[in-house]
Amino acid sequence: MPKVTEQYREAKRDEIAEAALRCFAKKGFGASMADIISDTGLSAGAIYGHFESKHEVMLAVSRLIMASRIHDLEALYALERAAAPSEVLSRVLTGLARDVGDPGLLLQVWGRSIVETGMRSIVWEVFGELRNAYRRLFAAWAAQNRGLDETQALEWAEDLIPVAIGLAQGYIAQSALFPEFDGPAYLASVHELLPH
Amino acid sequence: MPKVTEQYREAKRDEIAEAALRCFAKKGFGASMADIISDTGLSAGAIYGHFESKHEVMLAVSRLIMASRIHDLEALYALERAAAPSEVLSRVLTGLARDVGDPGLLLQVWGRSIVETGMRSIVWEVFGELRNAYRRLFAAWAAQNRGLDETQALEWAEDLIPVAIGLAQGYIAQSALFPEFDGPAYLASVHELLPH
DNA sequence: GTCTATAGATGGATAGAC
DNA sequence: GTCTATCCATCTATAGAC
Repeated sequence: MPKVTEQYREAKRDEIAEAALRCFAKKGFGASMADIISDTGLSAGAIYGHFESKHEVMLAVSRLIMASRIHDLEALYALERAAAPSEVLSRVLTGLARDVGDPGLLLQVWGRSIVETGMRSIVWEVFGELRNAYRRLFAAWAAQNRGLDETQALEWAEDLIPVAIGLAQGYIAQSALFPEFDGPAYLASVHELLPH
Repeated sequence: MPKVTEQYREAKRDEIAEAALRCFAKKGFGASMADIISDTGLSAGAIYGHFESKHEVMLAVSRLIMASRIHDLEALYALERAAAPSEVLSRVLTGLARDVGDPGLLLQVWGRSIVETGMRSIVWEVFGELRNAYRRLFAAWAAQNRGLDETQALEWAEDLIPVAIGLAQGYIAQSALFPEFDGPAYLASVHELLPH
């Protein structure tokens, strides 16, 4: 089992997934395999050598774009000074455009997860991890800046998580839906609203 | 041109649209015409006698569920005492479950509007009206409770609109995505955050 | 207006050569 | 592993009888 082959397979998979991401961003998950095949420059046979089905491609792409947010949050946790909730959101959301490219794809994933169990599992899993990351960050800040003990801080964080996620989802939805959306202004309002 | 016929046509259109709504809620816009036909108990020929295409059915359903929110907001404006922003959101969002039934359908519409111009027009139009409704409501409250003149009140309202919409979108997304979502708790947090 | 039956087109997936 | 060619299921929309 030669090592090069294994790396090659993985690289091809990534290559296909990235082409699929471009197609899905442009046409939604309704994009055809022909679209993806055309974008990769490969052929049908080549694609199906790396993915069992279109469904598998969709799941791979969804995992790709949803997971990227978690790394940003974990990087924030590594800082010495705990970041305020408003700062956390600001970092996550400004990083979004850089990593995901098209926020509209996230709307596709959310919509699809309503009607398909495979996609739903991914969404639940990633949001579960996001909640954990937010909880640690918010609790750390509350402990440092509001003199709460660990239990109180975690409780305080827990209450804040849904609206924090909600504000993030609102940012994503509006940046995808409205070309005139003013991201910085939204973040300024979030800064006023959330603890800082 | 007999009046009964005109009423009949409209009733049939509504009947079909409501069946389509159920199908789209369950299977997304990927639901087939056969699904809708089966749900109505009618036949293909009957459907196409009332709608030119599946696309037209999708647009009708989308208008239906998006427009319902506006009535709630206008009802609020009719009250004597101006409602606080947090109260406005609370009313709109609790009314949502009652009127729309399945919030997941809204995620479908948002996602679809990314890739299709017809759907996008509807979304832009409805959100435009929602913004107008929010602006009037927020400005009225700011004028009454913060002693701002009309220009200042409108400016204050304008700044608040995106995050208010964002919080509403977050509520919709989370109630559609997470079965364990706690709506009242979310609204309580919103009450803390927004002016009241 | 509504039905049945079907045309016409699309798209996911595979077979078999290389 | 990759290519070309193609099968076959699916789905939208229509034709024509009633």
